[in-house]
Amino acid sequence: MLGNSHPDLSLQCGDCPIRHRAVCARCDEDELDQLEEIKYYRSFEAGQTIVWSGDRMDFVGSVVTGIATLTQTMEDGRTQMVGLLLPSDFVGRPGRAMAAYDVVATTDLVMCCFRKKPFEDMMLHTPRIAQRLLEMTLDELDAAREWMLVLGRKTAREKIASLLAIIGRRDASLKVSAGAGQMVFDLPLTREAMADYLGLTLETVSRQISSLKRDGVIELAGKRHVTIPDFDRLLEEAGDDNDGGLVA
Amino acid sequence: MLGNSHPDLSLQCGDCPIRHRAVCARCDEDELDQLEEIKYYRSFEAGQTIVWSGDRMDFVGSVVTGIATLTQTMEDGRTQMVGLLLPSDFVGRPGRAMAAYDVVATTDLVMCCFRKKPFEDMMLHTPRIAQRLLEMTLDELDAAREWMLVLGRKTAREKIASLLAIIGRRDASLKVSAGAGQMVFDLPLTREAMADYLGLTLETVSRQISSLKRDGVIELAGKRHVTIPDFDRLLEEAGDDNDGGLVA
DNA sequence: CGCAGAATTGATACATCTCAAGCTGGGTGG
DNA sequence: CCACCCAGCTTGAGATGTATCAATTCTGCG
Repeated sequence: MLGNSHPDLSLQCGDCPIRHRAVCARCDEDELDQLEEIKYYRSFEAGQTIVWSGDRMDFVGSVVTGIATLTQTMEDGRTQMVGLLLPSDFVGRPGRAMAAYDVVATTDLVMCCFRKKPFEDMMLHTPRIAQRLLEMTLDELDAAREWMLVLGRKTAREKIASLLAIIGRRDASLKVSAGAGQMVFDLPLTREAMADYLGLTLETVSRQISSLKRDGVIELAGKRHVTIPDFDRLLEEAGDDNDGGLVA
Repeated sequence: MLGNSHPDLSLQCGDCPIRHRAVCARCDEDELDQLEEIKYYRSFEAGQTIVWSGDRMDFVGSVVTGIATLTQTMEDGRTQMVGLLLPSDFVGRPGRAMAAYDVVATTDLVMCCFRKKPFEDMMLHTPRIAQRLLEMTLDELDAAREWMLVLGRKTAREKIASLLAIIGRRDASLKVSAGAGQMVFDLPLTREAMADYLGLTLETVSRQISSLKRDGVIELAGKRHVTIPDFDRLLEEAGDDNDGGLVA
């Protein structure tokens, strides 16, 4: 089963679907050529662990297609998801030898990896990469802080609504047609993964989803296919006043 | 009351107490001279708001002395602290016009401010500043993610222990003598501020502190002066296995 | 001295967890 | 093709941790 279907693994940067959003977004042709030298693609199946916390990491890279999670685990097994990695998101930390979190593919996934040492060297000579990475890291920090509010102060129902809003918004931003109509998407997470993201149990997640469905805030086809008839209504349920701020 | 006692507000960078830890840590003499051009000091009293969320920000800067908090507030008044700013920590985001959070001084505080536009310009020509800022931002991201685990998965008692461990460790790292003996420090936060950091109510904070005191995990002199007789014991109570990892 | 903000403590309410029992849908082997 | 199976999910009933509401008690300060 290892040879699952996947995109062409010898993709040229110029044709890359995340060319304009990833860490390489600002690079010129010359810099892209340099990156081509040190890059390679790796594909993972849904459920596979990409990196184990504490392991030595000899690469950094970007998610090209698919979705992964960043999770932290306590000795007694309690786990907290600390990040959701979508296409163009960056994995790994320049200057650090060991991985701080588990990275797990929740769908089939393709990563564009750079050998760590050459990438670090290149960062020193290529301000555009360092600048872009700073910008992305600042965005992630904002997202983490927004999530702290969700974890610390929101009710279970608000947490679910917040998660659906985030997934829906991100999903919409990846699609071409940002139609003003209904928002429709597939949940990329199991109930258990949602619980790990929200600091809840999977039973509470299930109950609150049922409740939102009963109240007409969401519609479900199967367990995963979600329709949001009224996005503003969902935002109200999430406890958000405005339409979500500027940060993706 | 505005003219409270404060350090010399015409400090030279070379004599700055955070010279080796702040965003300017890697700058050479020449770069420091440039920074001197665009920098100015501002002092605040305990309780003063330094920045209001949503306000236009025309500066970025570093905390020189004192402690500030970064908080987010929902319409209905629920608040969540999303960061604790200690000396050398950076405030503001290059490239963003509006403040995303409230910044409040919890003690008397001095900030070294840089006018935003000149600072942004300088970042483009001064890789050492951009590199240092990236490094600091990555550290903050790690801290935020560690805090997500605290907020999402720890019990009230573990949350208090985690907070005391963090404050104790940071405090120790600022002192010269990292004596192996007892850890002693003053809490820089009210019970309410601790509650806002931990996603609890102030009553629960108070109860858990009393409980930790009863059980001999901590000793209290007054409401704020804390002694930790056995730091490993505190870490056990926090649910942390190792001695806290490498990140400050 | 006595006030005001901060903190503690108590009694009760309630949201979420825990434990447990079924349900559902898609895949597999007989 | 059907029956079974299993992971993922839903639902229920009761336990529990934390919030809420309400008094007191500290502590520093004018």
